Amino acid sequence: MARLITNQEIARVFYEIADILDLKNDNVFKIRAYRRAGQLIEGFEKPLSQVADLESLPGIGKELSEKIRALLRGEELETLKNLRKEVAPGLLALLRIRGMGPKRVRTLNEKLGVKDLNSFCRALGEGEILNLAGFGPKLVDDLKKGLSEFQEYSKRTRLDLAKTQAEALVEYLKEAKGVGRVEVAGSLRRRLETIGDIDLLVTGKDPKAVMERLVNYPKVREILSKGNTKSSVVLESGVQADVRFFEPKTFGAGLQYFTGSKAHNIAIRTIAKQKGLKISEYGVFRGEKLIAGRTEEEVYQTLDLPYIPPELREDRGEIQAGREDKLPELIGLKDIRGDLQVHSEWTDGASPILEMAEQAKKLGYEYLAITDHSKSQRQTGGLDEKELRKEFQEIDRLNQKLKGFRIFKGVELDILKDGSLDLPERILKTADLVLGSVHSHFNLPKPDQTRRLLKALGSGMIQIFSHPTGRLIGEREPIMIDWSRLVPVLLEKKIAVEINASPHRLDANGDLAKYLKDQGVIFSLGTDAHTLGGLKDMEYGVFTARRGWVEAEEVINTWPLNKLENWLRNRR
DNA sequence: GCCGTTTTCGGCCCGACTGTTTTCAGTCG
Repeated sequence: MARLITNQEIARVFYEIADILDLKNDNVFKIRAYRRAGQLIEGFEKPLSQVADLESLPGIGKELSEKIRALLRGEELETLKNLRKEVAPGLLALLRIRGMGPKRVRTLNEKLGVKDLNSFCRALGEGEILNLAGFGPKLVDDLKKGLSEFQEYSKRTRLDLAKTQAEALVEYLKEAKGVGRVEVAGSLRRRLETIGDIDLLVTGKDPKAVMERLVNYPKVREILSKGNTKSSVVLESGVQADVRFFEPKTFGAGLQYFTGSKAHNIAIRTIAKQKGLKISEYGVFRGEKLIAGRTEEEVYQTLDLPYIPPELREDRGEIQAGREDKLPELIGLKDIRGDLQVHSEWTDGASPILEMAEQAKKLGYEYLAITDHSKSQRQTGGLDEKELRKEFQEIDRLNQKLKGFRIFKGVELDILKDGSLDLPERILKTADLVLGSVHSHFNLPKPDQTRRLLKALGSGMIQIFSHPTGRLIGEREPIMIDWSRLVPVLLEKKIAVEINASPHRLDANGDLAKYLKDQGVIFSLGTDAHTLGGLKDMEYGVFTARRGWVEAEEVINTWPLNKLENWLRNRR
């Protein structure tokens, strides 16, 4: 059977059509219609194959709905096929280069025969380009930079790296003369797992002082633009930071607008329009009159909506939920009472168990699970039955000494290729908790991978299914699982799914967590810490859980010690 | 290509910034 096309892929088709039309200098509104539809589809909460009346979607009319139906049937679009014949395929990549838009691409194509990255690179090196109207030495210089940037940094930045840099810059900007608030916006504020660039919003008395301070930031590698209300710089790390200044009375509107997501804002503006209001980054307007904008709460209020936490602003049902007063009460870092995935020097961790426990205590936790690897993880020094028994004895001894704190005897048990377990049941039954993990054979076909997991999770030995997809952000794709078949087992065996808080993993991610939550699955948050510092990664797990609409009660390590102990015991 | 209580044609978001200009075009978000 042909695989069903995803929303993501449909959106990509529309974006490509829009790009080509752009290069052809076609009607800008037609181009915008394709892009708008792409955005809507990308952020749509369910697969379009399940939408009966496509034309009821805003921005989808007769033409686009027909095209979507064709794509869903697995057909190739005639429109796109024909358009592709009209432009050199290499030209589309040039649009991704900073400083290059459709007009410049077209000019270089027509006048200098540029048709791809290589010929673009050559053209930049030749003097002829300077004879073209609108192309001066400074622009050519900028385009060269844009090109090398494109080649060097087409990757997005991991959340933790971006957050650290953004926070340092926020602190620095707060020292500017007359500055008021400095806030992070954009995908970083929504806690997306990777971010494109850092967006900061500033308010205060003196925009010039803020922008002046920004360009003097020691970690600025390059200044892309500098104005009174907006400046952009590239930091040493290669991440771009955009800083915008807003008057206090429109700061909330600016923050709302630049936090996004695009899909969320489109939905918000649609509601505003229905109410006869106009909403932009400069406020909510009735006619010419500014009626809200100082705070985000104010902006949402004019639309009869409660404040929507940034992590939910993806147009995945949060607006509807807000209207019905059904927004979740999202989990927070303060709800966490312990860490349920931690490694020690017994395997590949850097510190003794006691030090990890003391650090956890300092973080205000009541308990901690030591979950070292099982034996087939040889490169980590995974423990066999005998060694694990010794580790458990050590933990028993430590628990007798520690007051008001509990260390759980855990193990991160390998799920082998055929779904069997890496250690015998007799030792697993002496553990307080068992995490089940896939660390090998990531590329099994979906049916095999699903069968493997059904067997392992069906064994009744596993209480937490840890880093369930095995993905590493930017490095390894998730394993393929038929979740609809796994969910019944998770529910029947009362297995919690881990939201792994390591910023390299964030697994389950927000989307998967939301899906599982809706099916009634519960969660566990673990940092997978291998060092004392690693225990601090819990916040990333909380961010991810929030993106999954998860509430504190649905996470087992927000529970008090005795409740968690009961849950762990009653499952044996 | 979409849309409509100003409705089937004629609108559709636009402000900020830069570079190349001498009043503006192109890009970006």
